[in-house]
Amino acid sequence: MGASPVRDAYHAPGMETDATARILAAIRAIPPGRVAGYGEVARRAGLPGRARMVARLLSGNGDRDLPWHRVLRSDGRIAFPPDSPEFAEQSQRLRAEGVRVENGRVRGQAAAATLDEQVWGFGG
DNA sequence: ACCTTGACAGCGA
DNA sequence: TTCGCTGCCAAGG
Repeated sequence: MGASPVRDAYHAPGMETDATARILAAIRAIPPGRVAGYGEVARRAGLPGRARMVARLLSGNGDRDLPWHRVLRSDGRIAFPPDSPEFAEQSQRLRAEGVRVENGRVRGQAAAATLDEQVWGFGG
């Protein structure tokens, strides 16, 4: 066996890096009807400051089971252009879960996800 | 090794 | 609230 299991796993070809795996886990941890910001997901994954890494990961996802639609910008807005098909799909998926989406923006959760949300919400 | 990109975040005006 | 700029970090050319 390798002297460093962690390092071996990290080097395994075709396998996601530890960071990637944790980001995916953080996204899957968002319950239906709830949303989270990219930066928030990164923090929950133990990767503060890596919001863009989360975005990059999602841009090349392909995993249909991943609740990507629950990930929004820190201001509660959908990250896709308003005229894009992805924007429409994300809005629809969120509404299907009871999330109120107005003009591409989610109110009462992400942006304002406030202290109560962070402390007593799904992450805690 | 350098420069550009990107489903971003935070802050000031 | 919207707009603009700066900071960040990983990936790709």
